[in-house]
Formats: sequence, C-alpha cells, structure tokens
Amino acid sequence: MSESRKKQATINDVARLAKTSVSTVSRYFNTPDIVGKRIASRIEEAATSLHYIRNRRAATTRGHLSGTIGMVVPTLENSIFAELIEGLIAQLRQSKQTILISSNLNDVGNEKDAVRAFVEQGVDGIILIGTEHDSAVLKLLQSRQLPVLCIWNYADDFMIDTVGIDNAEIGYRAASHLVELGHREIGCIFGLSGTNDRASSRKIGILRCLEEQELTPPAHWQLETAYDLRSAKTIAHNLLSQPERPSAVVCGNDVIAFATIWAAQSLGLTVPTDISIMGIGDFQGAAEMNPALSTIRIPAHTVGRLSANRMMELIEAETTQAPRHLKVDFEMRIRQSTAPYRAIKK
Amino acid sequence: MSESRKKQATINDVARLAKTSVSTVSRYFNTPDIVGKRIASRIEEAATSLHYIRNRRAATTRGHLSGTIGMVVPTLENSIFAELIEGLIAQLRQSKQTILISSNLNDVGNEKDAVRAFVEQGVDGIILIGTEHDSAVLKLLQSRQLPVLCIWNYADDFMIDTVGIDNAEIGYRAASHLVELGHREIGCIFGLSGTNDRASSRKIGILRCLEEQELTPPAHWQLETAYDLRSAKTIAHNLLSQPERPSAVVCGNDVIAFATIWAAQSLGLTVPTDISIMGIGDFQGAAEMNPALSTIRIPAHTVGRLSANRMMELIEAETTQAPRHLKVDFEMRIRQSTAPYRAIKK
DNA sequence: AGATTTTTTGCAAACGTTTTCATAAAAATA
DNA sequence: TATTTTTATGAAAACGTTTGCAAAAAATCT
Repeated sequence: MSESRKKQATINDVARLAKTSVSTVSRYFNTPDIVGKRIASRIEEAATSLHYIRNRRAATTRGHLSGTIGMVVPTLENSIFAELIEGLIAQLRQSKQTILISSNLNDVGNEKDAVRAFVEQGVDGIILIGTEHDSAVLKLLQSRQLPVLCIWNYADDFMIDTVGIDNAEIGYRAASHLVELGHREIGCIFGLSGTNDRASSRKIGILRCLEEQELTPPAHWQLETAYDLRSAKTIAHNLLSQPERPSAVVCGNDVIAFATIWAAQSLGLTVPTDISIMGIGDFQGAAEMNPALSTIRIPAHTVGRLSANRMMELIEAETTQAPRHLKVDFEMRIRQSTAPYRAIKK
Repeated sequence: MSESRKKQATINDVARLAKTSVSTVSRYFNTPDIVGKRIASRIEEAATSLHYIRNRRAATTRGHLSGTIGMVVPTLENSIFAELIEGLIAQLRQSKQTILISSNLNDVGNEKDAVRAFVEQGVDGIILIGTEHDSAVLKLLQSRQLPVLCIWNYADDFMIDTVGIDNAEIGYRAASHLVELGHREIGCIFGLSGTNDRASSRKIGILRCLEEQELTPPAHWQLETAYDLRSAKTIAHNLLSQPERPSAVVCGNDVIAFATIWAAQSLGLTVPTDISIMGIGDFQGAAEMNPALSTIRIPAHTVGRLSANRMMELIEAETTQAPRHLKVDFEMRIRQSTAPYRAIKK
C-alpha cells in the first residue's frame, strides 16, 4: 500500500475558490489590512478549506526576503553553544525567522561549504562563532554583501560586526581572583589555542595578569588540552602529580575545571584546602558539584538574544555600514573551589 | 559610508558570458557529465569569474527538491541532543542536505508553529523527537504527505517511522542491574513523565522490573524531577535524608544521577559504599567524575546517523509506505557508583 | 559516402509567488 | 449633482530556475 504524494493547493487554487485574483490573495497574506473585508473572509475560508500553506521559496524569487538565517557553530558538543542557540532561537522566533544550522564538526575547513550551502538556500543573514575564519569564507560573504555577525567574542577592531564577551578580560579576571586570594604558585590549563580565538584570548588575558604580578608560571605549569573531559583530566593529572605542584590552577573553561577538580580528588587532594581551582563559563553543574566551582558566568542566553536583535537590524538596514561591536558583561561566581592561600602542608 | 546591496549574478549572466543557453548551464550544474567538454569549461570559467552561486530557492519552484530537512527538538539544553544532532549533521552533509532547526523551548505548543514554518520554507522532510505530539501537528504533516521521522524513541506500534532506543527496555535493564547486585531497597527518581514519552517509558520499564521482583518501592521512594541539576539535587536530597533510605537509587537519566551522587556526598554518604546509584544515558563526564557513574550508554551519535539515512530513504522513495521502525542498541557501562548490597551500617 | 543512431544543445513553457500599472469602485469634496 | 480623491481590485510581467521537445551535431554502422 503505497501512495504517491499529491499536489498541494497553490495560491491560484485559493484565488479560484474565493472568486478573486491571485494578486489579491497574495496581498491578503502579506498586508491583510489593505484588502476589503468581504473578500478577505472569502480568502480566509478558501485557504483553510484547502489547507493552503504559502510557499516562501517561490516568494523569494521576486525579491522578498526568505525569513531564514544561517548559523554555523564549531561544534554542538560544546554545551555552552546550546544555551546560546536557544537564546537566539527564542528571540528570532519573535521576528518569525527560521534558523538553519550547521556544525563544522571541529574542522574549520568545513565552514566554507556550510556557508556556501546557506547562500544557495538564500538565507537573509549569516551568524558565525568567533573571529577566526577562512579568508575564502570572508571573501565570499563580502562579495555577496550579506549581513554577517560574528558572535561569542567581542572584538572591537574586527571588520565584521561582533556581539559577545571580551575573553581576554575574562581571563584576566579569573587569574586575578586567585592572585587576590594570595596565591603565588599558579598553574594554567588552557583550551587548545591553535584555531580558536576564544581560547587564545583567554590565555592572553590570564598570562597578562600573572605577568603584571611577576607570577608568570614556568613552562611545565602552562598546559593545553583538547575540549573534552577525558583529555583534560589526563592533562590535569599530569600537572598535579608533578613533584612541585601549584597551589592554584586557572582553567580556560569549565570543562577543564571540572576535570581538574576530579583529577585532584582522584589524587587524594582536597579542593580547596590543598588546591584552589578556578573555571570560566559557569556550565551546568558548576554550582551543584562538590565542591561547587568558582567560575565566571558567561550569559550565553543573553548573547544569543542580543545577537538575534542585531541581526534583524542588519537585515532591515538594507545597506552595509561600518561594523559595530557589542560587549556583553560577565559576572564572577565565587563558590567553594577557591580559597585563600596557605602554605601547603608537606 | 553606506552602500546598497548589489544584484548578484544569475544563471542568465553565466550563460551569456559563456556564450551558451541557460538550459545548458542549468544542466551543467545538475548533471555535469551530460554537457560537452568545451562548453563545460567555458561555463566553469564564466561562473567563477562572476562569483555565481546558484539559487536553490528558484530551483524548487520547478519541482526540484530543496535539499533541506527541518528538525524540531524539545530543548537544546539537553546536551544529549547535541550529540544526536551532530551525528545527524555529519551524515546529512554527505547527502548535501542542509538542516533547519527549531527548539520548542520546553513548550510543546510551539511545535506546530515551528513545523508550519518549515513547511512554508519547503523542507523535504521533518524530524521530530519522541512520539508525543500535538494532533494538529500530525494532521498537518499527514495532509502534506511530507516524509516524517520520529527519532530517539523506538516505538514499534507508532503510525510514523521511528529510529531510536527502547526506553522501557533500558529502564528495565537499569533496575535489574541493581537487583542483580542484591539490592532490595531501591528508590527511584524519574524524569518528569507528564509530557515526555522518554521519561515515562523508562519509568514503566523500571517499575516493571521491580514489580517482577516484588520490590515495588513505596510512594515516598518514587520521586520525579525536572530536567536540571538544581531541582534534581533537591529531590535527591529529600529522598536520601528520609529516616529510612534505600540502599540503591535508579535515576531516569544521568543528569539526575549526577545530582543524586552530589546530594549523597553533601549528606556525608560515600558512593557506592553507603549507597549505589545507577544512571541512564552516559553523558559527558560520567566516566570522569568521582566515583565514575554506572550507567547505560545511549549511542546518540549513531541514532543521528541512522536517522539521517532513513530520512534520505524516505525522501527518495517518493511514495508513502507503511512505517518502519529501527531499534538502536544500548550498552551497559558499569563503573564505580554501584556495588553489591550489604546491610547498611547504623 | 550515405544512412542510422546517439549525444549535445537551445528554445520556450512552466513553477508559485510578488508587484507594477491601469482601472473600476467607493468615498470625499466641491 | 458633478468632480476629485482615495481605495480596492485584477491583468500581466517578472523572479531565477528546470525541463520537455525538437533541432543540430557527432558518432557509429553499412
């Protein structure tokens, strides 16, 4: 029992049934107040009885906007992006926009294909994460004069609009929290700084703070790790099992911080009595774990909302303008994983 | 300095520059091997020099497929869906499909609008999570005869194709693991079963197992919690601070399991010496936390991949058929949070 | 070389909309 | 009532593609 797909009602069918012209039906759906009451109700009736759903794809051929926005993220596994996207969707829904998503699957090389596919699909705008992108992508976008937004990182000198947080500043603040607690032997575990401006900005901020205090850690106390708990735990284990271990560790993000706490615990260390651990991000669970993680809250949902608003502005502007940059504030969330320095018991 | 957006090259421009007809250019992009070598290279040259990108929206008016698939998830904050979507995107990319995403933002009422928007945008198919949906949504989809897939839950009696795991079975196995360890005082913390067939199926499976063993827990040992660590930790705290507490707890998912372990620890209990805790899902961190969580691995990435494949089959079939159901296997991941029963020390 | 088959190409119609323009109807003004 | 202005409507062109059909070109066969 198989049935071939039947044809759907078009605007013509509606017009015929409502005994009016297609133009009027079209107008009814786009600017309802401009069509007469009697005809309007006939159209409404015809449309529902035919289960008519307008075809936005056809509409765009005559220059109408598509009502879609494309977004490409480095990876969805990074759960903080989920919150970001959720914020974005919530806001975009109010402007009746639909969102197309692609993931680089951790390979920036994929980004170009994704962006190109979005352009083929006729999106009205494109949102990217961070400021590090293949120049081919940027060139493509530029030549199309499509509204583009780079979010998550605030970067006031960037050629494209940005909405986000200042990662260098956030790194600086994370490190200075430990300094203020009196720690002088501070280790660092950064995220992979290779292709990722978020991680590298944080690294810069963290090191700048420590440098100012003349506390720059030795090379074997400056580690990097991939973005997953397993690798991070291994790296943290390496750091903490060195003969000379730091009294505090700044972590490039909360995934690393979680892993570091767990590594410390499985080495028999008590946090924060034996060692203080500072995170960045305030991921889910940070407040609930034992000990509750001291970290910095990045309001991902807010970044998403603001980005959506800015994107709508860009779309409605219809002309390209000098880029604008929106900085989103963060908040310290000092909990139980950091404590004032005291000489380590031998 | 503001510049209005310029018009983009169309297939006509390419044809003109390549000194051929639009039909040939169109064919070159759709079925390259059918056009002559000389002309092909002229077209290629013209297209690149004009930065031509084809307009898929215009293409669909003549009945071509759009190359897009719509997916609506209950919420992205549930991090296991991120893995699912990642798997889906990875596979769909190979079929050159683009994915449109919407989130219900935890309100099933939003689903209809999202689906309708997708239909207006002309998606080739729609993927939903779970089997509980507004009947208006199902009716809409049915009348359009659009390929639809309900994923995450396997449900062999459902009217729509499903790809996923058998949640009742998974619940049963989680509970029976504890039974096999000799536990007889088993508490349960389920996910909210109200609007969520995943949670309720697991609940059914768990209770069926316990019933068979005549171990059905008393009402005050059967709790439910919302899907976030904070609520779950509160509920777990309630359960574990009762005068009579169970020797083991089955949790409806790993978020609950994490929270329960943390609640136990903050009550001074040692896991698994004082209490065994069993999760479902194998979320990130389950293996790394202390103690490592015993749980059941749901291969979300695989579910995503298989769903993508099935969706492509449905799209290419072009006729509607009797629904098929694909069951994805899960795996026990017994780690350190569960241990054999021994009388509780007073 | 001529006849036949196969492959490649171009013309023009079609897809489901929106929009310009002209016109008819209605309302407002004189 | 006659005139002007406003508003509502419809006919037809346009949007950027694909595709059915027929003609032209190339390849294959006697």
